[in-house]
Amino acid sequence: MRISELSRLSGVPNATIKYYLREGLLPPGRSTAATQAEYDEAHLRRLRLIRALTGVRGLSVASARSVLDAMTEHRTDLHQLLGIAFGIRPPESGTPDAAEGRPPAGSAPEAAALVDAMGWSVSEQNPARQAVDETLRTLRSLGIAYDWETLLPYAELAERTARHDLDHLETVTDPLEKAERAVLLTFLLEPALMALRRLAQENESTARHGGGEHTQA
Amino acid sequence: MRISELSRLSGVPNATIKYYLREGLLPPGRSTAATQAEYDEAHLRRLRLIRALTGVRGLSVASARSVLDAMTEHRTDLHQLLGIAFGIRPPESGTPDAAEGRPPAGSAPEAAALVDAMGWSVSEQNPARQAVDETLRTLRSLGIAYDWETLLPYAELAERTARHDLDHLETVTDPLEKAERAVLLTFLLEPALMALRRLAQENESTARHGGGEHTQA
DNA sequence: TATATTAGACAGTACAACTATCCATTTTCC
DNA sequence: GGAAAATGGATAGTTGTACTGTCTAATATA
Repeated sequence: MRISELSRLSGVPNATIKYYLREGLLPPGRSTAATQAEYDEAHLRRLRLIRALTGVRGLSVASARSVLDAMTEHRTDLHQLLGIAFGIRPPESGTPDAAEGRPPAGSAPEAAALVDAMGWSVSEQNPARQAVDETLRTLRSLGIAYDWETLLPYAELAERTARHDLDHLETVTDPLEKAERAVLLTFLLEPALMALRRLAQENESTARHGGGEHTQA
Repeated sequence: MRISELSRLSGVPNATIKYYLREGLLPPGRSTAATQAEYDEAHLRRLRLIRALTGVRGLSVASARSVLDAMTEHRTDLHQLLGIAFGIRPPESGTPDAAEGRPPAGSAPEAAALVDAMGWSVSEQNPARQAVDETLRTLRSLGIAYDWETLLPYAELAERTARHDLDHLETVTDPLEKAERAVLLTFLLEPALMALRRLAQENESTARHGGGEHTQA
């Protein structure tokens, strides 16, 4: 198919597809002439993936590219793929450190303690460690006494969540598809999980403090 | 204190503080003269809050303002506050619908089924409902057969997470502080919870597929 | 009183994510 | 076979967000 059909099928404007091609998010089509290239199902799928990551999940185009790149390159090593994919976080920090001299593994003593307490086997390089420490630091700077022990019950729940995640992955055999699902479930499920938490919070709030007589905004 | 001291204590540039004042994220100081205003501890705290929400959590300045506004206005009604605060989601959709004619409550049949199955009491207006449905729709458009029943185990875990959240809130009595904590715990904990999930995923992945012989990126 | 600060207004910058225009080709349809 | 439409690739322009810098009149400070 040509670019217009790709655009029609995906709902993504022609110009935007070209932009993704330029940015390397979408691999170029097979050139058949100077002004002609062929795209296939894989391109369409990739395009949908891009829109899911940038739209629903809110990843930046640059982040989406890293994830997608890792996904296609390391489709053999799911474990490594997840390691790479997990490095993606919103705009915030993470990158500026690299320019300072502290390589990839910053110190995250609290996450380390937590990982240890849970008996988890997790790479020192996993950036999620820093995310945990940064959150704790921020909460404390705002006067909320949270430390890694406070997070233990949450870690327990995270462990069960991860088990469900991996359970689902086991139903897939094709390594190519498995890699893709790993990424999709990890990233795309995040907004849903947070949404579930909010729904549960409202329910719990209603249950504890009488929920009958309040105007809802 | 004057603006420079506020800047020094918070680490936020002078010009940026003025920007937040302009945007209404930070309430104006008490004017003592045409070119002089006094700021206090509350301003400093608010400023730290702003940076936490926009930095760690990655909220846009506009979203942070809604959250902060809701927090200060509805400090009496925690329940309502959470309802408002929960409406915040990354750039994506949510707002465009309003201009189309579909008011606040879009249809989210799957979330409704899930809420029902869990026996939860949740407002029809809670935007988290849409988030759930949107995620499910996206996953299915990518060929992953997920529906609300698949999310049930996650909902169960979300319920326990919410219980921990509310447990922590009960330790606070001052309604003003309670409102602030509700917001902080809901929003600022999100990155940490997702980070915990990723750590747990890596651990689970290592446990299932031998985790000895892989190079970590 | 000279020098530094300040509030407030406004213009300018940097970056991300598109969007539009051009042009030299192919295609396609008649 | 030839005119109209579409295409790939390059480049320029737009929009929105989050600042950052400059200016001015008015204090504050030494």
